[in-house]
Amino acid sequence: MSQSQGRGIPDLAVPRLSHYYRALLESRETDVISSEELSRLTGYSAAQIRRDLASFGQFGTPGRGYSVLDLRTALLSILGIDKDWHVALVGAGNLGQALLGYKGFRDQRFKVLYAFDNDPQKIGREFQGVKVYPLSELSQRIAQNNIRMAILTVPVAAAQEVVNQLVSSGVSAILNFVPVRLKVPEQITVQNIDMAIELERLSYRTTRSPGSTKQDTTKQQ
Amino acid sequence: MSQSQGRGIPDLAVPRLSHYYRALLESRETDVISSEELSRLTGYSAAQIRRDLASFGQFGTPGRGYSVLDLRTALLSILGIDKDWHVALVGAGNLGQALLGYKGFRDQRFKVLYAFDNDPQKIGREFQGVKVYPLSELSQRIAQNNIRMAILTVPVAAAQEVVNQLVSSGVSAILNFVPVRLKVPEQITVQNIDMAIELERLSYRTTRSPGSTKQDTTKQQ
DNA sequence: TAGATTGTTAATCGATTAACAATC
DNA sequence: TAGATTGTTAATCGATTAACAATC
Repeated sequence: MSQSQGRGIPDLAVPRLSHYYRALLESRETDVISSEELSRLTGYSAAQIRRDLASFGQFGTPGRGYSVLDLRTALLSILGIDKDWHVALVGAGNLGQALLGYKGFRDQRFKVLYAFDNDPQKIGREFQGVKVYPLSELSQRIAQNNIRMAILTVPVAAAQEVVNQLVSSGVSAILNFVPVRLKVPEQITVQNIDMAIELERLSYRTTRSPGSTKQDTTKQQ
Repeated sequence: MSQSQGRGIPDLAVPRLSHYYRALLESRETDVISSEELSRLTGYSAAQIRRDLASFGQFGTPGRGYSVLDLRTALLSILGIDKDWHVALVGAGNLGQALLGYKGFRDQRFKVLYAFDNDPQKIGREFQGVKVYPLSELSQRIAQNNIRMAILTVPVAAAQEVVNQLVSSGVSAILNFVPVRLKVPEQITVQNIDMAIELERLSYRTTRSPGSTKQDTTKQQ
């Protein structure tokens, strides 16, 4: 149930790195940027930015700041998004179909190669250029195409069984939209997105606290 | 940039409460349940469960445990989901349409009354029983129907302008799927769901740490 | 009464912030 | 050299865990 990673790099820092990277995409690559400027762009404190970056290496120059280009490159590599990820999507329902077209994925190096579903109405069809295959072909296609990541948008009842298959086919990272606690071996990583729970969080904050709530800092901040 | 709520109730506890509530939905309402049992069902430690609950009041009986029915009722009310929320969805693209049919919302007391979009192709159509109206009608319809919550699935470029309108029409809670930092007055609460960033988080964990990652604890635990 | 389990206090752990010496 | 800004150390803050007295 630990959340951090071992060498003093909090798991909480990772989405911040993503935000730093995004901010750098809007800066000119020939520029040098200070932690103070990055702070203005992202909303995180300059101290936190320096600390986050320093925990991965030495990317700045005292007295000058950080080279935009160098820092971009470093963050790409730290985040592991400097190369393509092959992704499978399982569950081509409404949400699954919508995600197949999601620009936030497509703009990046996450390549959804296949969708899987058991509905005969969907098998063989293409959504946003991604073809739907039957679940029976899942293991084989995943293994053959070096797919290490999966997006899970199946019904609750099917989730665990699908995950078992994904894992035994070699998938090691799962973005799970199903509101259920998946059981996976230790070396497999799951990131849950539970939209109902996010709404409840809003409900809570709006119900209590007639004044004071801020934007959440955990994810996008 | 604070994350907590004032009286020692961490914002981080809120999604845990949601999980406790869900677990209780699967227990018989006539039963009494111990923190130990809830721990087994949810994966959170018994100590944390007792502490979380105790910070809201006294719901248990020493020596016995918690009445499932009473705790359910208490959590419903703490989370503010014991009454209907009127919700508007803005941006009826792929993702927006998918969310209109999302069971996780529908099962609960979040009622999406209207969708809004500027695309003439969509205006007047119905998705999952929810009708699409032009953005020009947003303020009026929100104000007239006591809508306090909104789901935002518009393109990046439109997001801030739409949010301004939402806020001035009386919306105080926004579930934001747009990968952008929204500027809102202090008393408005925004919860961001940034799917690309969640994928990057997986990428990070899979890239480094050849061994040790667990399921994330922040949201679904 | 004995056993169980809460609510709470104290101890630990971890993350963020502040301050500053090192360095360009 | 003087000014700027990093990387790092120490101080603070906050959240979780452990332990246990109170109580059913």
